[in-house]
This record gives sequence, C-alpha cells and structure tokens, in this order.
Amino acid sequence: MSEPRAIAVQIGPISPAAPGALYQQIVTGFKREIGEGRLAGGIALPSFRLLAEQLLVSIITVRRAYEELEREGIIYRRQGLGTFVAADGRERSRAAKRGHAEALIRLAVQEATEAGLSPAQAKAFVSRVTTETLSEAKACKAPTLSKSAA
Amino acid sequence: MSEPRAIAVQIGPISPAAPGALYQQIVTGFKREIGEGRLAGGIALPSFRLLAEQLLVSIITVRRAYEELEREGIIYRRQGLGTFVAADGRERSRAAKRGHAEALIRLAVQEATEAGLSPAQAKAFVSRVTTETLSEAKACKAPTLSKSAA
DNA sequence: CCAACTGTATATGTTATATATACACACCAG
DNA sequence: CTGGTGTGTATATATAACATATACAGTTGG
Repeated sequence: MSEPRAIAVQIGPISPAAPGALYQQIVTGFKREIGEGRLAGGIALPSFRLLAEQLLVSIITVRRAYEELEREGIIYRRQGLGTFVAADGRERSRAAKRGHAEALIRLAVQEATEAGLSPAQAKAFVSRVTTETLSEAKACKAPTLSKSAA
Repeated sequence: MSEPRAIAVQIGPISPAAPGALYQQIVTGFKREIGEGRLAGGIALPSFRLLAEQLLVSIITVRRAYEELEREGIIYRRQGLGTFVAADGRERSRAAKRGHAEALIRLAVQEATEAGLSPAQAKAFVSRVTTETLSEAKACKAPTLSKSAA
C-alpha cells in the first residue's frame, strides 16, 4: 500500500505569459497548497509525467520545480517511488512565504521612500494598500456559496 | 551653451551578482536619482560611453536602460546631442515607484496570507516590517555628520 | 522475471541578456 | 565650409537561463 496521490489541477493556472518562470510558478503553487495544509506531510505529489501533462509543460520543467522544493526541504524524492511532502513541509513552506513577504515589504518601503513619500506617508500608503488587498481577497472568497458540482 | 551634464557614480553600485538585469539596475538607479530631485528636468544624463566606462558595462547595456526610461517618458534622447531628463521626469519617476511599491505590497500581502496568517495577523506583520525598515533607513542617514572632503 | 509505473540524465532549441564593432547625426574650432 | 570630436544608433555575436524531447535507471507487483 502506498500514500494517497495528490491531484494537480489545483496548482494552476500555469502560463508562459504570467510573471516568473514556469517552474517558479509551479514552486509557488505547491508552496501555497502545502502551506495552507491541503497537501499534508507524507502525501505523494503528482508524478512528473502526470503533472507535466496536466499543466501542458515538459517533464523537465516539473523536475526543476520539484528540485527547488526539495532544496528548501519542503518535499523529498525517491527514485522509482515518487515525490512526497516532507513531515515539516508545511512549516517550511510557511516560513519561506513569510520570508518572501518580508523581503517584498522591505523593497516596497524603499520604493515608496524613493517615490518621495515621507516615513509617515510611506507607512500610511503601505497600510492603505494592505487593507485594500485584504478586503479584495475576502470579497473573492465570499460569493462561493452558489451550488456547484460535487 | 548646453545643459549641465550629470555625473554617473551616484547610480551604482551595479553588479551582475545583484538581483535583476544590469540594465534594470541602471533604470532603478536613475528613477531614484530623478525621483528624489537630484537630476532635474532638462539635465543631460551621462553619455553612453562615459556611463559604460564608469559602471564597467557595455555601451549597449546603457542604451538598453535609457530605452526603458524613455519608454516610460522619464527621459528623452536626441541623436548627436545627448540624453536628457524630461520636464515631468520627476513626477513620472515617482509615479512609477509608487506603482511598483503598490504591486510589491499586494504580492507581500498575498504571500503573508498563504503563509497562514489571518488578515489581522497579516496587517500586523506588514506594519511591523514597514516600521522596522523605515527606522533602519533613518539610522543609515543620521551618522553622515562627520567631516568629508568638499 | 516482466510490465508499468516512479525519478534521472544527456543533448538540443529558444529566448533574454550583454557585448564589440561599425555607422549616422550635431555641434564647434579652424 | 570642412573636419574633428563629441553625441546617439544599428548590426552581428557570445553567454546563460529556461524549456524541451528523448533515452536511461530504480521500484513495485503481477
């Protein structure tokens, strides 16, 4: 008997037009799924071929993404067996997201300062955009109450 | 008589190791200098060859950067004459910085949310990092009181 | 053992970046 | 007006990251 195997469609959408490399989009998607607990430790990720087929990318691109996730300790690979979420994958994924978020904020503050905003103005600007983004995100999840296919 | 010509050394440091393409680093540097008013409208930017020599990059890389800045309406080029800061270069530069900052914040908030933070926690996290960054930036400018060469 | 899955490795094409070199335009000294 | 020296401009070339196809190697279960 083996671990349950995750479905892949939740990772998308992956697109060459989207910002960032294809493999990076896959990495980001899995960090989200693992970080939010939808892929628990021990769960097997989709195989290279399956995910490649579903996302319309090559096997090597999937491999590249999995390599990156393994380098960060979020998943591990076993030849002939498959690829699995690490026991502490969720924590590591969340830590990576937090670190990334912090770096982005620091950049944003620097940009705001260089845009001519005073420290107080910069703080207000960041606060306003943050609140806006949070309320928009909430709005996107609320209307999902209509009946959908099982 | 011609417009004064700006010096280049303030743009750096430019490095292949730094994040982003070389030409992009140059773009960012000029947006900062123009946005903060140190390069006013009408001022001539350094020539391709001079800047290339000072930054240890090729002429084409400088050209690439200037093309990008012209596309955003921050500077304009005149063959045989030189490259100049646009009349509204400062405003456009600041607007670009603000837009960039806003995009970064939205990304950061999304990452923070996917890291498992609640909206309230995300807001607190953003606020804390913002304050930290601002105080660090202030600390870097204060100690510049020692005597320096004229 | 063999078939059918897994992940792995090598060679190749495409694109973005960075470069060197040669060219065209504008000003100014003579 | 003519040439020199400074501008920006254009073409062809090297390098690195990204993405791909194809062939290889390990694991499992009939």
